[in-house]
Amino acid sequence: MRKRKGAGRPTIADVANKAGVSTITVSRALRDPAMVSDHLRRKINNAVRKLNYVPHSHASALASTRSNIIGVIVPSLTNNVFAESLRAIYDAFGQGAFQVQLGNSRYVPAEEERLVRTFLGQRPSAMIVAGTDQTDVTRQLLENAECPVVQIMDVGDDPIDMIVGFSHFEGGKAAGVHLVQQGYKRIGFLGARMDPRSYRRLEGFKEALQFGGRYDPDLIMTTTVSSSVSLGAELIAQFCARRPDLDAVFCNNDDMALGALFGCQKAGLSIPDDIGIIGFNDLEMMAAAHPSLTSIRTDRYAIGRHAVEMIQSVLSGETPDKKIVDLGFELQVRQSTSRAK
Amino acid sequence: MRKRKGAGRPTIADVANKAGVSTITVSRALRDPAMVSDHLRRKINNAVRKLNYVPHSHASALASTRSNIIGVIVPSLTNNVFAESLRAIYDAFGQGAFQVQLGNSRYVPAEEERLVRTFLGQRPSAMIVAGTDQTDVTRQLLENAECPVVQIMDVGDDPIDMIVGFSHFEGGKAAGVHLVQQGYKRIGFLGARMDPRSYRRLEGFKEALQFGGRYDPDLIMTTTVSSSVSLGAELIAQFCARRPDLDAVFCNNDDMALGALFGCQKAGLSIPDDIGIIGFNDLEMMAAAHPSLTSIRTDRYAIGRHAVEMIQSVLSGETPDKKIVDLGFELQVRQSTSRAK
DNA sequence: GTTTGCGATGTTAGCGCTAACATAATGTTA
DNA sequence: TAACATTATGTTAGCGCTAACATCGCAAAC
Repeated sequence: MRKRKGAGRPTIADVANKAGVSTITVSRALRDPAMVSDHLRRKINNAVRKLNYVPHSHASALASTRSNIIGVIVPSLTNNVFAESLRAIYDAFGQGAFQVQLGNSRYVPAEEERLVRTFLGQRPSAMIVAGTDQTDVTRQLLENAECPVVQIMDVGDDPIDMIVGFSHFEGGKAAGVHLVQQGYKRIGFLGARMDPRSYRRLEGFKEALQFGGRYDPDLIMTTTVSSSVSLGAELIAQFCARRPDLDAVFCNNDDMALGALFGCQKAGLSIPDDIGIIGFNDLEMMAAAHPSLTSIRTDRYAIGRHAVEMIQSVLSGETPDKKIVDLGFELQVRQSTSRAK
Repeated sequence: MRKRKGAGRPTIADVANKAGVSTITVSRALRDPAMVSDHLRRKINNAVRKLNYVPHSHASALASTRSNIIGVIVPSLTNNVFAESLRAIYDAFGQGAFQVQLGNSRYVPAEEERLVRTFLGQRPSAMIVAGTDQTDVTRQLLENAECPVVQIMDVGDDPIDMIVGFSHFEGGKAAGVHLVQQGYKRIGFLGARMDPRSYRRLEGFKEALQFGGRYDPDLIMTTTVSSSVSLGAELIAQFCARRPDLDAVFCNNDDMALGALFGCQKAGLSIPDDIGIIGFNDLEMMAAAHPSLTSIRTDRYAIGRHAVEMIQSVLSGETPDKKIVDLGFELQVRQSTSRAK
């Protein structure tokens, strides 16, 4: 007679035994207390407490052929932009029956593919992935996933399933248009960690400058290094050294913009008169800076919340109104680009 | 004859069938390819690819009575301090066989308790929780968890199991000592989101000031509102208005310190001569700021990495050298407290 | 008093995988 | 050549839970 050991922890059968009922009654009492009479429910709850019983979610997932897991994959944990969307997702799902499972792809598509594979192994109730730049295999895996999939932080005509975000191209364009309108002449781009979204911002920016007759390819400075405030300060110094005539710069994110501000201050340049600065995302600090920093405001929290709403509507059997949601952006003009013309 | 539907996805049996082997051989080929001959392994891999088979991790967890889940609970997703430790944890566990499951307690102990309960339902391989301020019930749950538990971001004599971090009391004290030594006379404390760790910093700070004969309870300004750069700017303005004689301030974190810098600049105060500023954690931006900001440097990434190492050593059957690891901190003196005395 | 309906509870058979043992196929040694 | 390792693969019985059907008790309806 061979026997397997199990984990030694109390099982639903132990609870049923102690309460003098069948296992299914315990199962029901825990999942939907209304299905069980007061009398038994009380006995069961007592037994649960006495045995310190914790339901085994894997067994439950297996038996019910559905897990309560929501898989979320973002490219960075330290980038505040994703943290805000994540917070929205955790706020919305954290309370209820769902478990959020988070993956960090570190901006590496192959890593993302691996994570998608792992996550699908848990037969998640839904998946949320950042961006639209998945590998073909990742896309195919998600298309076959048999669960709602939401891409966030971007928009596009051809989502895997659903998508909510904004147009990085248009955001970059708005930044360019603004700098041209402010009368800046030699307008540069400063971009670190040039991920696909940053490239789209750059494309929109280029278009705006070309239209305004201010495009100069020599004023595009990019690197694949992670963005940071220090890097922004460093690069703007190099940039100004190489092109002392530079009079405005669009940074691909706010960390770089804040760094550019500090770098210019160190060099004795006055913002916005010597150099105008505009960032992207409008993190909270931008308004507080001195001088305050112009940025393209995006609502990352709303994106996360929206993604959750779309998922919940699909999971509850409804058809979502729209599969493609563009939440847009808003130019926040502040001191750093408000010079006397 | 009743039948359950299953999820419709290919199972290990489908793969076995297609490859003409038994299920256990497939199981072995996928878990430890070396256990299976080249010949069969190739056939199995082909079948896996053709069927798009993804192993069902719940079934695996149930059958093997162990899951590959590492539960991690932090109080905030947007606070960069935790993000750094998380990144270390994901870097270390993300590659291998483990899955990180993240929870956000939002600084609410009851929420943390709920999360611990949920996580233990997955029979995790290990748990990592932030801080030492769990409820009694949470503590007890974790003590009975039958898996390694690491508390991070703090130290203490009485860990649930293991702990790695640094002393917030000593950190606060070092900040206080530094300001006294620099010759500042009316030294204040500016604290937002006063969580237990911030209180310990404040206590250390108080002790330093008392010892230096500079303690004035009227110069302690705290709020439970979330910390942010804007809030730092706002509060320092109020603080200076109420106590124009304030000549130095210890902020309970770097966001507040950066905000204080901006607030002072707006008010036309010169840093460090009119007011000295010191932050806590030494986020990357502190060195880049203009003037650069003094802070207490803590190595959050190392804390996360260390926690993972402790767990891995326990999981591989070793006994870790130490159950309590103090990684310390380091005072980073910069321009914001370096005045001509 | 029998029938019908309905809510509460029970019985049974899996969900998809792997531990534990069993066996077949091959090499190794005296 | 027999006895014995050693390795590769298979068989069987669960892991702990819940879907699907079965039954029971009781009240309302006929």
